[in-house]
This record gives sequence, structure tokens and C-alpha cells, in this order.
Amino acid sequence: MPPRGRRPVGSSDTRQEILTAAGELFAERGFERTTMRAVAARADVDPALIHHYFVNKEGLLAAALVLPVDPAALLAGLDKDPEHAGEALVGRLLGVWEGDPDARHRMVGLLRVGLSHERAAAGLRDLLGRTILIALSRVVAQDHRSLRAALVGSQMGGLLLGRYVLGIPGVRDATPGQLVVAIGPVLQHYLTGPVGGAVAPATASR
Amino acid sequence: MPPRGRRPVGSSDTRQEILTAAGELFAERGFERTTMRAVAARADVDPALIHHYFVNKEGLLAAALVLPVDPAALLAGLDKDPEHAGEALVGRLLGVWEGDPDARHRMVGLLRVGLSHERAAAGLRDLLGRTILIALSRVVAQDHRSLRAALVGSQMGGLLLGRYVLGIPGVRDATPGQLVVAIGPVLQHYLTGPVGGAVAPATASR
DNA sequence: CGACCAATGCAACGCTTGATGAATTCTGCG
DNA sequence: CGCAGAATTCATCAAGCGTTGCATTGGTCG
Repeated sequence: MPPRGRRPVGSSDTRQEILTAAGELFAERGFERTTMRAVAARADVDPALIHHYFVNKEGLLAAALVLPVDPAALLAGLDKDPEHAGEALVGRLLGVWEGDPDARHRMVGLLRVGLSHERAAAGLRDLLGRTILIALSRVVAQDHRSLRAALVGSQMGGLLLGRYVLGIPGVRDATPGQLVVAIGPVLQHYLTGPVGGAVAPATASR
Repeated sequence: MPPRGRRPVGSSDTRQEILTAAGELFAERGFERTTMRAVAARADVDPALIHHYFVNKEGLLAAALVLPVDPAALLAGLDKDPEHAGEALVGRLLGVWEGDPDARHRMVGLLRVGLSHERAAAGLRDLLGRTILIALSRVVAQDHRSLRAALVGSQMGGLLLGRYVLGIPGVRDATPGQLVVAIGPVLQHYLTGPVGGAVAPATASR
């Protein structure tokens, strides 16, 4: 129905609309089940236009892959009360996920995509490494920073997985309060407790 | 090349070969990227034969979805030394995953498929619930059994995710020994520690 | 031996998918 | 104004997908 050529200027930021649509669909359905045509339809645009902007489906994925929450904001002020940083962290994360379904879906989508697509896994790894690790640096104990951050991430990832994706009854039906009590001390342990004494000797090459 | 009709009896268990091939491929590539033709090729069989046995691609998935390890064996004897069950459990799991790449791939595949496919998520949920929860019952404290089991599962799932799927450096490069020291006490906490006092009041309906 | 069913292979259908090349319209610069 | 280039749509392609109908062979039971 729309005329064929270029739109009058400033009528819309098409590129951004495509990215938004793609982000939503990748999150909902994962990489494979998201079709270019579906993205185009949601962005109200011709499929060929996506190729014009992002070359590939992979290019589109790479461009649409962004963290749905700001880790810095999530961690702000946690170092004021280092003794209870663990509980506070679980509480905040659960607060976001419970209160902001959109952010939750995007986060689940990141997992979904990262798990289904090797290239996305790499992107996700970098994304998490560059943001979360840095943001955690101020809260975490001095030694084994990378390991500590990853352990925190693994526990929260596991929770996300069990509660929102797989829907394992035990964690799906727990209240946020219960989870804070149960998991808070764990994150606290990862943040400041002992995690494996000496650095691993270089038994493995590479 | 092979003749057209039925094979002489007992010459091979074709059905099982299809299931094996399907299990491997689903684990490697997830549901969508596993094609019937690929399964057929790996099982050295005609694609139509898969439909003959399993009707659907979904039917094939349902039939191929099995736990690659025996949870009972994994947990056997843990109740002899309840104080160190957490460490022992991490150690055993890491032992299996490090020492038996095939079992690891299958486990990762379960995650992959469960994450990519709603129907598989349900199957996986039941599978885990029926086996792991029951097997854990003897090790875990009396109260909040379901929650405790799910917490243990979420932490181990998160580890699997971070170490073997996403490859987050902090946990990817840690030695099994380090991980046992770091995560053991956490599982111990989930198994026998306090996890949220009273059962949640029925604030939420349904 | 004949009837019937299970197991297997062949060929094909209809559909969807990601991608491409050309045509059209608008913008911005000289 | 004229013209290069960006933005947009259209029509179409080749490949791959899950699935189906049919033919053929072997086993089983009367």
C-alpha cells in the first residue's frame, strides 16, 4: 500500500523500529524461529529493508543484542553495606524481573538466543564480561574477581532459568522474600567469602 | 542402494538407532536446527521411516528426551556424610561432566532444547521433577524439600550454563577443585541450611 | 499357500525461508 | 536545476523443510 520510494525526512526512525521489533521477537522465539518476515511485519516494513540495513540475519542479531537493564544502576550503592550486598542484590534483581516483565522477557531472550546460537553466545559473553564484571568490581573482594563475578552470574542465571524459563515448581512458586533469604547468603559468599585458595596452577596449557 | 522392503528380522534395531541419532543431533543443534533428514542420514535410514515410528518431529523429540545420567547413582551414599554432601555433590557432577564429554553434551543439549521449545521445557520439568527431586529427598533437610532441590538444581544449571555453554571466563577457566571449594558450601547451604522461614502465605491467588 | 500387517525405500508436494536485483522516490549538495 | 546516493518496495529465486502416498519386501497366523 505505501508508495514505493523514500519517505519524507523525519517521518520515522525506521532503523530503530526494526531493531526494536527484532529484539522483541528474538527474545520471544529465539533465533531460528524468528523470521525476517516476522520482524519486517512487526516493524511495518519490507523484508528487503532489513537486509539493506543489517546485511544478514546474523547482522541483525548482533545489532539487536543489548542488555535490557543497566547493571551499574542495579549495583549502585551496594558497597555501602558490604555485609548485606548479597541479599540486596538478589532482592533488586528479583524486583526488576517481577516488576518489569518486559525486562524479564528480554533477559530470558538473551539466554535463549545465547544458548541456541554459538555466535550469540560469544556476543553475550562479551556483553556480560564488559558490563557486569566491571560493575561488580567495586563490590567484590579483591582476589579472584573474575571467578567471583562469574559465580554470582551463574547463580542468577540458574535462577532465571529455573524460575522463568523451565518453571521448576520449587523456585517458580517461591515468594521473592523466600528467595532473598535462601540465595542472599549464597551471593554474599561468592562476593566476599573464600572461593578456592590459591590461583589454579597452570596444569592446563593454553 | 539397499533393497526396498523389510529387513530380515533381528538384523538391527532401527528404532533405537533413530533415537540415538536424534538424541545426539538435538543435543548438538537444538530442536529447530535439527532436520529430519539429518537424523535419517545419521541413522542411515529413510526420512519417511522416522514418521512411521514417531509420527511427528515433536513425537521424535518427546521420545528422544532422556536424562543422560542416572541421578540415583550420582547421589548414592551422600547421606552417609551429610556434613559434606554439598562438596561431594559438586565434585561428582563436575567429575561426570569433565570426564564424560558425551554425557555433558547430552546434558547441555537438554538445556538447549528445553530453552528453545516450550513443549520440551514441560517435558524437562517433569523429567527433573520426577527423578532429581525424588533422589534428593533422602539427602535434603525435611522442610522445603521442593525448594531445596530446585535451588540445588538452579545452581548446577547455572554452572553448566556458564562453564560449558556460554563459556564465561571466570568459571570456564577455574579448576574443578576451585569450583568444589567455592560451590560446595553453597549446595550444603541449600541442602541443610535455612531457606526462608515459614511457607509463603497465600498472598497470590491461583 | 494366502491374507494381512509391519518395516523400509522412493518420489514428490506444498510451503517457508533467507536472500537478491531492479525499480521508485526522496534528500542534499553543488 | 541536476545528479549522486540513501531509503524503500516489488517480484522473484533457489534451497531446504516437514510431510505424504505408494510400492515393495519380509514376517505371522490360519
